[in-house]
Amino acid sequence: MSVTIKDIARVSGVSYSTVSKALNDSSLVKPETKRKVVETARELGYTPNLSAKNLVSKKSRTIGLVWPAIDRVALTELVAKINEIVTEKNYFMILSVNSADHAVKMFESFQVEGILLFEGGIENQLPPLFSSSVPILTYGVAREEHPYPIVDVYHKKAIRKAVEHLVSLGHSNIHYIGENSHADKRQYEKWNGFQEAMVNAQLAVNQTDTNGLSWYDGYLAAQKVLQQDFLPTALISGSYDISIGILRAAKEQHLRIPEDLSLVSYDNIPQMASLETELTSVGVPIETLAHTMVDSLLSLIDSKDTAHFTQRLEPEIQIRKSTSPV
Amino acid sequence: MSVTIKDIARVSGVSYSTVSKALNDSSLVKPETKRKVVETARELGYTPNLSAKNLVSKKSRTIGLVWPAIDRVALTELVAKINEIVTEKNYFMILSVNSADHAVKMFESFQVEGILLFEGGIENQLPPLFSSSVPILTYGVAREEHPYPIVDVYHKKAIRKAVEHLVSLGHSNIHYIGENSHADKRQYEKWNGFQEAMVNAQLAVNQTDTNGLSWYDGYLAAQKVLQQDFLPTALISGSYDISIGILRAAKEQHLRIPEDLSLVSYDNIPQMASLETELTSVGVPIETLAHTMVDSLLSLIDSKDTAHFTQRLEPEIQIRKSTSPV
DNA sequence: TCATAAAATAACAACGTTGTTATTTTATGA
DNA sequence: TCATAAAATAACAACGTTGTTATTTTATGA
Repeated sequence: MSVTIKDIARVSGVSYSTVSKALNDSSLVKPETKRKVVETARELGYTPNLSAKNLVSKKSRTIGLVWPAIDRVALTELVAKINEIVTEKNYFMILSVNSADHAVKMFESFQVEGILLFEGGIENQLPPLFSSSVPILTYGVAREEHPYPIVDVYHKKAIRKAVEHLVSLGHSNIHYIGENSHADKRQYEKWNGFQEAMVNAQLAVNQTDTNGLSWYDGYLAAQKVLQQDFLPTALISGSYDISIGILRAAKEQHLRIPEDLSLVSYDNIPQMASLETELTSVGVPIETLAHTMVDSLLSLIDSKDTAHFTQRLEPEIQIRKSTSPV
Repeated sequence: MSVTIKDIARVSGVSYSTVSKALNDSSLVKPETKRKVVETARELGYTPNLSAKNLVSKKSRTIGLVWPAIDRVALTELVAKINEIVTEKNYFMILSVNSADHAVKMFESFQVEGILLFEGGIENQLPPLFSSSVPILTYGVAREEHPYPIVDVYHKKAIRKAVEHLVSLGHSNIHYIGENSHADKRQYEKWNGFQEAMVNAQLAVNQTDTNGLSWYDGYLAAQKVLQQDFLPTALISGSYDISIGILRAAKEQHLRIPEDLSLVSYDNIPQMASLETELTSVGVPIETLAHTMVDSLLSLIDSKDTAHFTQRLEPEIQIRKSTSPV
C-alpha cells in the first residue's frame, strides 16, 4: 500500500537498515548513499509510519491537550499559542474536545508523552486521578488535595492588582462582574480574590454573578449593575468575553469609559488592545503562560519526575485606556 | 514499563495470543478463560497500544480534522458536533490547528483513515493537492477544478431563501452585510448569491463588506449602514458572529427588531434561538451538516472510492422573531 | 601487494499487537 | 476404554521501524 523503507531500499539498492540510518541522517552512512536514499524517498513520496516508530522507540513526540469547553476567546488564544510552541519544539499536539477521562484514555492509547489538562469543565471539580503513567500537567488552581502538577496563574493576586490600581486612582466604589462558580475553580478564585482585596482595602464588597462565561452573560449582568441608582465608579470583569458584554451594556446606558466608569478586565491577551476602547487588563500574559505550560510539561516528560509541584505565575497589569482617576 | 498482553498472559497463565483473542471477545476462547483474562487485564490496568494495533491491522479508526481558524462560533459548534458523532461511531478524532499541509502530513504519519478539511483558511484558495492516499473530504464550495470530494452547503440557495422570505413579507430595500472575500470561497458564495437573488427579484443590490468575520467586524459595518439617511427595511447577515454585531449596532441606533428592521442571519445553529431577539436564520442545520460530513468520510474510507464527488446540502430557513412585514 | 584497520553496509532482533497454522486438551460414542 | 472429532490453546509470522551486532568493502601503509 503506502511506501515503506523497504521499498526505498529495493529501489535505491541498499538494505532497509541503511535506509533507516540514511533518513535519520546517521553518521554511519556515506554522504553519497545518504543523498541517493533521501532522493528516492522523496521520489516515492515516503511518509514515515509513526505507529512503527512509536512502537520501537517508545517515543511519540506527541502531547495531548484536553479542552473540555471549546469556546471562550482567551482559551482559544491559549490553545493556538500552545500549539505554536509545541510545533516549534518539534513535537506534535493532538487535541481532544471530549471529557477528561475519555480524552486521557484515548491519549494513552496514542502513546502521547504528556497531557495538558485544562481544569474547570462542567463535570469535575477535581480532575479525577487517572491511574496513568503519562505525565499530566493541569492548568488550574493550586490546592492541597490536587493530584497533579499545576500551573496556576494566581488569579487572586491578579484581581488584587486590579483593585490596587483602581484604589490608587481614587476609586472606592468598585464592583466585580464575573462568575461565582464552585465548580470552576479558576472563576471561584477571582470571585474570592476580589472579596479579599476589598476587605483588605477596607472597602465594601459588591459583586454580581454572571452565571456563565459568554459575552452575553456579561452583558446581562452589567445591565443590571448599571441600571442601579447608585452607580459604581469602577468595574472589574472576570474575563475578556464578559468585558465585551460590559462594554456593550455601558454604551447602551451612555456611560463613557473611562470618563464615567473605569474598567479593568481579567485576561492578559493582545485582543484587549484592539477593542474600540483599549482595556486595562490583569493576568499572566498569554505568551508566558503558554511557554511555561509547554516547558514544564516537556521537562516533566524528560525527567520522569512525577513529584507533585505547583507553579504560580506572576500576574501583570497592563494599563491602557479604560481606567482614569475618579 | 506499561502493561502489555504478555504481562496479562504471564499473570493469568495463558499464552499471549489467547489473551489477544480473549480481549477481542473472540469465539475461539472459552468463556471462562475470557472472563479470567479480562479480569486480570482490568486489575493490571492494561491500556492497548494503538501503535502496535495500527501497525498490524493497518486500521487506526482515527480521523483527522484540519481546523485552520479556531474562532467563529458556528465552526466551533460544528467541530464539537462532529466530534460527538465520530465518537459515537467508535472512531477517534484528532484535531490540528496548523496549516492544511502541515496538518495533513502529520495526520498521515498518524495513519489516520480519513481527513476532514475546512476550506477557507487565510493562505489557500484551493486546497493544495496532497499526494495523499488518505481520503480527504472538504467542507467548502463545489467547483470544477476542485481536487477533492466536497460537502457544499449551497450558500447561494440559502441566501436566496433569505431574500425570498423577506420579499414575501413586502421588503424591497434589503441590505447584505458580510465578508466579500475572494480568498474564502464560502463567504464569496454568500456575497454573490445575494447579488444574484436580488437581480432575480429585480431589486437594487446593496451590500457592505465587513472585512472580517468577527462580531466586531459586523458591528462596525452595521454602524455604517444604519447611520445612512435612507435606511434599509431589512438586513441579511453573513454569519452568526456578524449578526451579533448587527444586533448591537441596531440597539445603539434605537432600532427595534423586527419592528424597524428585519434581520435574517446565515448559520442555522441552535444559538440563534437563545439570543435576546430570536433570529430568523438560513443555512443547513448544523446537525445535518455534521452527520453528512462524518457519514461521507466514513463511506469514503470503507469503499476506497476515490471518485471525485460533490454533495450539495439543502439549506433551510428557520423563521423566528426577527422578521416581520414592512 | 597484501595484511590490517577503518568505514560502510547488511543482517537480525525487538517493540506490542493480530491472524493463521500447529498442537494439545476435552468431549463423544461405540 | 480408546480412537476420533471438536474445542481450546499455543506457537509463529508479520506489520514498519530502530539500534546493535555481524559482515563486507574500502583505505592505509610498509
